[in-house]
Amino acid sequence: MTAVHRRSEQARQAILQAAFDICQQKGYAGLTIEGVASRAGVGKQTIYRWWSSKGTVVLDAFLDALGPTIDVPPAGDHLADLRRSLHSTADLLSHPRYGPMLADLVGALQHDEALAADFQQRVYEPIRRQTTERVERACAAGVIRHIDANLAADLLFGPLWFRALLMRQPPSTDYVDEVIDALLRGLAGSTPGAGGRE
Amino acid sequence: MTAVHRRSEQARQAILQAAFDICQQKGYAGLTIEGVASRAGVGKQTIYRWWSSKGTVVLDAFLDALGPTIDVPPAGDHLADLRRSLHSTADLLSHPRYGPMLADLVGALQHDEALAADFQQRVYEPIRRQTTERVERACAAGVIRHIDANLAADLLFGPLWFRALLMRQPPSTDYVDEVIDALLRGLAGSTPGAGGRE
Amino acid sequence: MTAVHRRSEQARQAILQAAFDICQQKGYAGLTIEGVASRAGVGKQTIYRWWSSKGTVVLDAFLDALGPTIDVPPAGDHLADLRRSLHSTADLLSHPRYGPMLADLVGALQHDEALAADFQQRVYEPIRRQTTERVERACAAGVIRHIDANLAADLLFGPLWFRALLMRQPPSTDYVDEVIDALLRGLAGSTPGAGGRE
Amino acid sequence: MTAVHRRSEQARQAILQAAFDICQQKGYAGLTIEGVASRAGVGKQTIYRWWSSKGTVVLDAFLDALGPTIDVPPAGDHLADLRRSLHSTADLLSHPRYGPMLADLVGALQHDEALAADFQQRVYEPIRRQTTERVERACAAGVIRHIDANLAADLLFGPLWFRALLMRQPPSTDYVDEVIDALLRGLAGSTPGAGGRE
DNA sequence: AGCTAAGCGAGACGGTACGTCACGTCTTACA
DNA sequence: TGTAAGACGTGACGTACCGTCTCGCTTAGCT
Repeated sequence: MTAVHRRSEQARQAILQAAFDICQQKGYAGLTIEGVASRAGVGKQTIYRWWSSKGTVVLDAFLDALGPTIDVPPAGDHLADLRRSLHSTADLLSHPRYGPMLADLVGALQHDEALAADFQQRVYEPIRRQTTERVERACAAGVIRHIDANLAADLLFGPLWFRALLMRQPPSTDYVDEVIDALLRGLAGSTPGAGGRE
Repeated sequence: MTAVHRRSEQARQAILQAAFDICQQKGYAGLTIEGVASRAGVGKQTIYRWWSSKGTVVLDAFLDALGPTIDVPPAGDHLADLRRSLHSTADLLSHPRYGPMLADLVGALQHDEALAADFQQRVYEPIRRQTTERVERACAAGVIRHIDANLAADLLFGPLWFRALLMRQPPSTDYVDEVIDALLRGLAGSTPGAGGRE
Repeated sequence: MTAVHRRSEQARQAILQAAFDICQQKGYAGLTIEGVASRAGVGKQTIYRWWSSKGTVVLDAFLDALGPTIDVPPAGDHLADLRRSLHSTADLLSHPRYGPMLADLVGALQHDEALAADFQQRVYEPIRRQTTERVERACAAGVIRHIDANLAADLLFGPLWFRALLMRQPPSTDYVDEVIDALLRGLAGSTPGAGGRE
Repeated sequence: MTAVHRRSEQARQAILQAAFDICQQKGYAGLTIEGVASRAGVGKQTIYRWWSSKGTVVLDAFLDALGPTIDVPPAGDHLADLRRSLHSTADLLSHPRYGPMLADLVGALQHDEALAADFQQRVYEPIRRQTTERVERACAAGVIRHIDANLAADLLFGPLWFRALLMRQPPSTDYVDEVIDALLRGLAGSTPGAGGRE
């Protein structure tokens, strides 16, 4: 009744490890299925059997290696938790090895719907959920003004990814703090009533 | 002294047009030099003679088609000018045809240093410069609080790109206004002195 | 003492039937072990356990289906028996389904020593033996001139296979008779002593 | 108007040479397009561009190497010319290197219509034509009895190919002479009127 | 007006990787 | 222990493009 000769865990790990290594060394574009198969000592078919594209392999490899580090446990102070989440993301983006890999992965997302959905579900949603919860708690505690939690998450994480992907200058620790402080303070100046709407 | 047979303007335009069309129809990944050459009725060599990679062709094609629309002329009110810049970017990212193409292009940036530099110089810098100037003028006018202009630009544009690239939900017009309003207002809540730094 | 689970006759027949069917439909080259296993509803291993190569499977399938028809029972008249043997072979080679299959099989022989030996022993030798015996009896009866029986067999069957394999025009019934008649008559012309030896 | 950068003669020869060498060393079945490309220092596409299958490559390689030897110039005596043609074919079939290769090629013919047609036209027809002409001249000269030239050709060459392909015992020089002598003499015995027709 | 050097279209070339197919071996669960 | 099922490492398939090259043409500017 059940499947027989089940999937080889050894092959799975060898493949993910090889993919991760190659992606670090030669970048996402330099990673080929043949290369992964060869380095993992595995047949190409074994890769195609379980993954639909090189993007999904890399995503799996990424999560297998870094998944645990993405989650930032809470420490009580809502605002501080948020700040630590941002630092964690900034650190990842700034990491000499994982940063470019992650950026590459996001790049690949742009022309691969399936990969994008996978990334959304497995990487982005968890972070998002954690963030919005913390924003909501901070709102409830009166630490930050009432605001749509998703919008707040965009305001917090947007600048980090922006620098990493568009300007290709991964965000430093100080930069994260500057972003948060500026956000808390707000941009509004002394001239009352200004809003610029036309 | 001068070249005997100058570059064919006709070939150049045919190539950029073909590249633009293919990129829209099949995405950046589906665009090949052979495909462009074939559609443009041009020899491959003619492409390789004048462009160093497919990324630069696409970038040129993009700028040739959309360059003018990127620039947003000022209208006097500094804050309104900024707002219109953001709307312009949001509209581009939300455009059914150009949005995905632009996202693809930014995706390709992540593993192509030369393309990244080119993009930086020809697309990003002009927008950046315009933005920071307006921020500075708005600061000087007291419309917005004193802030590093680059940081402000990140805060403004970051969320837009974030939604487009990471969440793959291009920013709507309303969303842009929500971002600006929230930024002006600031996140800080009623509880005084909170900052969350550890 | 005895095996606990003896070879499954059902599987054996399903395999040979599947092999025969596939070979007819897609030719020897289009027959694969996987295809046979799949059509027979059998594990590949079951095939590999009992046959050493696809050639041997096909040979078995061929003999299983056509073996009986190869043997041509004698009817008394030695020459007529020979003639009927030739007709039988010609009919097989001309059969719209089995002819090409047999030709394919002989084709495969050319690069498969084991298969060649098997074919030799199981297909060719029986026919050969039958033929040489009939030739010898015909000699003894004075119906045909004294001649090495193997040579005579070659002279009789050679032209048939030649047309089938080299010219790819399977021998017709009439052709067989023309061959026999010409052989009986001999080629020698009226000019005496001619032999052409150098 | 004409094609530009015409086919590389150097590549063509390297490919045919490589194919010939591999076919001798590893047999027709052991020859792969990849192997030929690799040994010839050539891209696979270059082979696929000019040949439709591995059979046609091998056929070309065969003709390139042995074509000239197939033709047997006449020496005046019609019967002797025929005898020399047979010896030539027998020698080829018996050659330790070319014999198996030729047999393999004929084997491949059995499941490749295009190759069969090519072989027919380029290998078989020339020999056939030569043979039938000589038979006709020998008839006219009265050296051999009047007979359909095609039938005579089958009677002459059939036994040789039969031994090579079916019995896998390439015909020796003596065997050729035995065949010819027996054919000239005829099989008919002393018993008059025998024919065996039913 | 003729010469000549560049740009041009075409497309062959040696390569790399693609995604698929079948090989023959293996492991597992069932009968 | 034989079997159906099917995963595994291997290697070839035929295709798509890569970036380089060579060819024969067209054309512009200089003698």
